Amino acid sequence: MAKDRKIDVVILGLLAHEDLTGYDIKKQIDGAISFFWKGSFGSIYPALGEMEKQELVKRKKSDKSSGREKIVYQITKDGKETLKAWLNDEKAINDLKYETLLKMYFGGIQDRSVTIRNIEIFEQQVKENLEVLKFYKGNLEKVLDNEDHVHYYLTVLFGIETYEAYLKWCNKAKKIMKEK
Amino acid sequence: MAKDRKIDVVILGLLAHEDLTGYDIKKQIDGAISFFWKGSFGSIYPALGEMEKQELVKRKKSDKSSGREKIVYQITKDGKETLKAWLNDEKAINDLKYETLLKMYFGGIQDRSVTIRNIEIFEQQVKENLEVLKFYKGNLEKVLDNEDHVHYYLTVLFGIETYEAYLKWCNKAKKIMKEK
DNA sequence: CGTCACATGTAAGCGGTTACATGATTCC
DNA sequence: GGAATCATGTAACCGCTTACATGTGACG
Repeated sequence: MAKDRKIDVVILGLLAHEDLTGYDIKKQIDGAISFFWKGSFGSIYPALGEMEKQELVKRKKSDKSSGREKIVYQITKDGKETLKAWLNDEKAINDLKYETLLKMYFGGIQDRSVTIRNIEIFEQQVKENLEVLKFYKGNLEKVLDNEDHVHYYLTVLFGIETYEAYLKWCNKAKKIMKEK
Repeated sequence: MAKDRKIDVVILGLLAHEDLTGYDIKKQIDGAISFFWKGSFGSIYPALGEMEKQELVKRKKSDKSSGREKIVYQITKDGKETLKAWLNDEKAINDLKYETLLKMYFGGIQDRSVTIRNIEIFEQQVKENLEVLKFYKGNLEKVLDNEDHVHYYLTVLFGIETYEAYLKWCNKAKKIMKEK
């Protein structure tokens, strides 16, 4: 597994829960995971190919029930060990790149109305995302008997907690910009 | 300016406040900005070179008071306009990549103690960062008469608000992991 | 006198996205 | 029959980091 390529571990993590095709993996990443990680076909398929060679994943004998080609992947014992080793590794890179904050930081050369506008755009996005997360939360609460779901739940709670903090900040920031 | 290269706008933003060398720019980025954006010498120097060609920045006549080579850059009128156009552009990509959340999401295959450990590591980092941000906050509050500083202040408030939310989440998450 | 901070720059490589190419299947 | 979705894969390109190369100035 490539040293700093995390898509491998995302795929491994998803396959640890259930067998999936590359296409399925992409859909999963575009769901709840997309709030803290992203991935495209252009990275998923090559990664699957490489991990197959390394025997971290393997193809399930394709069920020919439907005629269309469809490669279902399964995690191997080695794959599970790789995943566990990563989970046990204390190093975790948490990286935030917020263009909105850049626009706050450098907003001083413009009229304050521009910054207020940028806060409002951000606020709108956050509100929409918060709705989605609350929907996920409601769904997960029905199935918390499953250990994996409890873990998914943690990330959803994280999202809600931070997005609510964002909203609080939006109000504070707008207030400051409207002062004086 | 390259379409999706944001380092240009970071440099422009910093130069709008004061004239700086490439080295100075790097130091600034490693300060308060590092909480929401990063940049290395390997991207700063080439960007400065290209932007000089495009006349978004220019070299200040080097003061030869000290013998060592030192290129101080200044923003041009075109540079300021580019910066303003970007501030007025409603599109803003806000991207979060948290390996810690990935470890939460996929933590189900391991003992809960592993997830708790990962939460604690995260919590420790957040606490340290929060200290730094509070220090920045204290410093900025003394100089809020400057419009740029008010804008810097907004980003520091954002950091504090979200990091405090992270800490709240850490407690919740640890509690859930210790249940049952 | 050695080490650290200052200072500028280049080259290789990496992880990733975007766009393209291709084709089957499902559903209205 | 046409559109949307399912499904896999490749190639070009991009922004960026890491590591390297080089040298000066300040300080204990």
